Amino acid sequence: MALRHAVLAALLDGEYSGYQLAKIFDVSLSNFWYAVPQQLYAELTRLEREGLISGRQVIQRDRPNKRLFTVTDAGLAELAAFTTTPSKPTSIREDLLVMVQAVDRLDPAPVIAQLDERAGTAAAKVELFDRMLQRLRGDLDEETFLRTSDRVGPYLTCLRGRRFEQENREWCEQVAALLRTRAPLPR
Amino acid sequence: MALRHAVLAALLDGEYSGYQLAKIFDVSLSNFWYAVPQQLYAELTRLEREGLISGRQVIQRDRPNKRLFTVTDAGLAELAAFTTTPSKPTSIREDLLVMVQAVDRLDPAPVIAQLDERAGTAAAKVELFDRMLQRLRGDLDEETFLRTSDRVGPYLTCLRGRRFEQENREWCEQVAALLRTRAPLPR
DNA sequence: CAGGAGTAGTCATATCATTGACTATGTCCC
DNA sequence: GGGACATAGTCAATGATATGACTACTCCTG
Repeated sequence: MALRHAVLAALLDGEYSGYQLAKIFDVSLSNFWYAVPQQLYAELTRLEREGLISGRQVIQRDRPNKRLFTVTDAGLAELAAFTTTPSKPTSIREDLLVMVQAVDRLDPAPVIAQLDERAGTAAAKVELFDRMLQRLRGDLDEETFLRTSDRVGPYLTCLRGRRFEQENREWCEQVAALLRTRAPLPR
Repeated sequence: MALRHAVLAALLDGEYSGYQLAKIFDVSLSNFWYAVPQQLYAELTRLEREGLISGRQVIQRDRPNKRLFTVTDAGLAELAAFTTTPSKPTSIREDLLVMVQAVDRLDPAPVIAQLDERAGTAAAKVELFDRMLQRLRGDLDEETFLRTSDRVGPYLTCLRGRRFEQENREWCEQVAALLRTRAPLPR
């Protein structure tokens, strides 16, 4: 039930088409909520039918027409109601952790390889987040930005994503190093 | 497709019934893979049908009979194959982050309340993980344990869970503090 | 002795998410 | 001129997850 609220939250930053939203959910928002385009188009249809967003057709000459959506007052109210319903904590859901859980009884080599790879992608994501954070705060330093800006939500969630990936990277590196020193031979 | 591997990984530590597994998935393993009992019983049935685990009936006098499951060689091979298939990275999926993303346009008070609460539950989880880690390593200090034990998988995944909750807590506290200093009035 | 909590497991249903394929058109580059 | 890539969106099918209810027995506590 929270994809809809993620869509509403994303639309707070301006008018977007389903296609644009799909890209947002693929990069910045995927940080804490990922969705494939099909999900988004379906959700947009539902949201519009329920009057939480309103779309307007934009005719384009040299590319397909599109529909841009904005949040209605009812949509804002829905978001406000959402913030008052208790959110239950989630936890990590990672194949990689399942592998590490079982690693003592398996050949560690492929697990180490995956840890190395994941450490790399996590590092890349940290850099991506750093660039996004820099773009969001402009010339200001972080503290000033957070104190003075009137749009800090995206920055704060991005900070959380950065921390998560940083932790991910450090853990992967630590575990890979450990597994290398232990049991160089599979059993 | 990874619940099955999580079940197999959990069964590496000994014989368990569906009911016992449900408790494991509710506390320790929920760390990186949560599942409700219904899912587990269904998965156990499938796994046994496919020969990846084998169950044996245990007749009990003063409580319901149960079936204890162990991983077969085929199950171990399945886990080994699993470690060689590339795992795709996941990200956080939190209602709370959706709320923070939208907080600039909403009354921050309920969001702050939820952040406070989450900081509390995260802190409690950190303590829980600390106790679990201590139990796992016994008298040894962490470094010695990791160097010498032959069952470090659960310890390593638990470490990841601890880090995650610690980050969670710090982020919640930071954001709550920030939102309190800004805009004490809703708009 | 009633009520709650613990053990052990099952059924049905609804919603959510993932996968894969598919239609159009336009631009850019080799 | 062919192929890749970007824009914009849709359909169908399956797989995974969540929700709620239900049986049946025992132990413990007030």
